Amino acid sequence: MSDHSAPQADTSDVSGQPAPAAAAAPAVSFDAFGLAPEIRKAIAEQGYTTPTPIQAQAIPVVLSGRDVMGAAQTGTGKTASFSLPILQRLLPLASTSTSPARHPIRALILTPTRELADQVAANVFAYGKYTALRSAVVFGGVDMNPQSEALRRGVEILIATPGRLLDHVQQKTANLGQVQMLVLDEADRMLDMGFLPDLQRILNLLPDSRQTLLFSATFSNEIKRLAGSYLRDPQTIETAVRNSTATNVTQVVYEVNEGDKTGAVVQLIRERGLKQVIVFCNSKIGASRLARQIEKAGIVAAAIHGDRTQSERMQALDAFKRNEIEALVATDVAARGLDIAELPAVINFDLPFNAEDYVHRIGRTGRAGASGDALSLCSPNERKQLADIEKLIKRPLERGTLVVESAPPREERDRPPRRREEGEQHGARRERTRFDDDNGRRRGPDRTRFQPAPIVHDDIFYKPYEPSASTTAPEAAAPEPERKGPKRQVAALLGGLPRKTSGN
DNA sequence: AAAAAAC
Repeated sequence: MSDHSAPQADTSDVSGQPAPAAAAAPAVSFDAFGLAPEIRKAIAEQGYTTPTPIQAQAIPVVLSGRDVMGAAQTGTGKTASFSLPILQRLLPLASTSTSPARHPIRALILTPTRELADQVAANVFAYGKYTALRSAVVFGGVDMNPQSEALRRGVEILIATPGRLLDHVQQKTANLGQVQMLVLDEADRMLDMGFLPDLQRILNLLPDSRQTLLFSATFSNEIKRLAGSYLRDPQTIETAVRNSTATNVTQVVYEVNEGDKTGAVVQLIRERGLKQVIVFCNSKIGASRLARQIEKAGIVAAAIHGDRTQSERMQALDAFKRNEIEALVATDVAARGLDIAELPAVINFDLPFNAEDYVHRIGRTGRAGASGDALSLCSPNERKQLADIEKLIKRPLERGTLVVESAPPREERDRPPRRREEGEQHGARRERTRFDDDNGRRRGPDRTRFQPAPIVHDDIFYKPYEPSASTTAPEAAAPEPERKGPKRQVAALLGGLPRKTSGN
């Protein structure tokens, strides 16, 4: 299916300063956990030898059967920290029998986004490949039938997003009555997204005698309340937060006018020769629009956000991982957890409203100890968000200056368009913008620092952006369900369960 | 203020 990357055995969550608690964690080998040979073989095959701090701390606790309250983000090796002990604990129950009754769901892993579910599943598959344990992943936006078929045959480990899981429960294709281990991955994100009612319904279907592992980037009051209700005497595990003090990620902010942002993104990508970059936008429409605009400027791009079909999302992500596109323009659907090997840079086209999302976004780069650049654009009306971010990470961001290469001299820039030579018209920065008047002159304040943005006519009403990549992905064969927001809301009004609750 | 997630 997808071309997944394994979690990185990185140590990059150790901050620039001496990390107080994590530094004390012994740098043991994976051999020290007493994992079964078939699991160790898979680990070795992935090339991992030394556990990360969260793995070193969490694996023994999970193996002991205790509940865990873990503070960690993906990229710290979190996925392996629960996947490996799950496999180990379930191994005695593995059966080569073909009877579905011999393969009840024993471990359930819930994630907030479909892509994250897919990625966690890829890791579980990889670590469990030499065991007789079966696993499957279910999430929305794709055909239910293959999922139902896998569930009917029986799986010990199920990775799921909450909505589709409940759907399977209603259809009686999933029975959660024998679940012994539950993982709530990115729990704070799930609460933010209004998943609390779904989580409660799922939790009520599980046996009381089970082990629960909750992973969250933050321990907010809501998270503590959730843990208080559903965890039993949890062991708290906190490793040094992979935060912005990590010295391997260079963070720069560029102050720009809103209308100059597109040109600035194009300029940053060209100037720094970025071959692979995620560009984060705050809105789905904005992401699609930006992808189209930078494509016009000659940058191979694709958009990924919740209004695109699942096959489009997968295709965009896979193409990006395969290095077939240079810029993945994303909403925060891609902010958490996604593991893209050696991603050199992220750009914040918009500053996130929630400062914590900034940390998640820039956490996509500089993974596995590699260096990375986090470049942010800040318009005058985003200064509050910038201040919030700097407050959260406890230091000011470096201010950068964008100097436009081959910036046209003023006389030339002011020349009417018809007098330009051919060829000069190519490239987005030579195009007329909504800030130019009919004589090709700019109006409004001086905006000499950046190239004018490409034309911003009302192209959001045009046909949705489609990547020119091949359509041979197997997922593309299946008809895609309509997933546009308004229709979903209408469906809810027409008797569907109201799924939206205030997350904050 | 916006994102995500079941048909």
